[in-house]
Amino acid sequence: MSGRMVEVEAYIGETDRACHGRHGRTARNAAMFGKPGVAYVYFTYGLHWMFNIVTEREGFAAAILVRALEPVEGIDRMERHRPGRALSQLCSGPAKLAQALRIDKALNGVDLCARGADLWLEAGGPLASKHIGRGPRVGVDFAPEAWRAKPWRFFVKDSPFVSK
DNA sequence: CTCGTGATTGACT
DNA sequence: GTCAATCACGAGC
Repeated sequence: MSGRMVEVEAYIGETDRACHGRHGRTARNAAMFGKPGVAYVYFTYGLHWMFNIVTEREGFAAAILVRALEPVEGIDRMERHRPGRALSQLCSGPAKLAQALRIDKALNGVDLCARGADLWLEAGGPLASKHIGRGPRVGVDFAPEAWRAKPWRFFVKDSPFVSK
């Protein structure tokens, strides 16, 4: 299965009060403090898995949350994992895409740049900046205003596959 | 709008 | 060690 990333959010360092790294290194967020190019997958709200890509140097807690994909390959399998959903709703949210691609804790810590991994990244095509939208991150109302307001959500304008 | 759902966590003893 | 609150969401009304 594969998809084109059409929506992401940045979580940047221990000073970012919306970032899981804000309380320092813990067992859950350890992958965030590790090498870049690695998956950070965590469980939340009692039922949802979230897929992040670790960025920045080792020891600096930063990652990109992948919030939506445009389904490309293996759409029939994704539909089996999320029965009864329209194509545009298959991967239009962080927990939806994890369910569609069967991403869970087994993929936490995998090297997304390695050949032969169970999950990996490939280069996409070019995207002109005029097609890129940005705005505040979603679901971070718990963070202080200064951090809630950071325009660190990026998405493909006019894509029907983004989360909203 | 409301509610499910349970691992993780910081605040305690 | 214990404990209750919290939470980078989604589905259904």
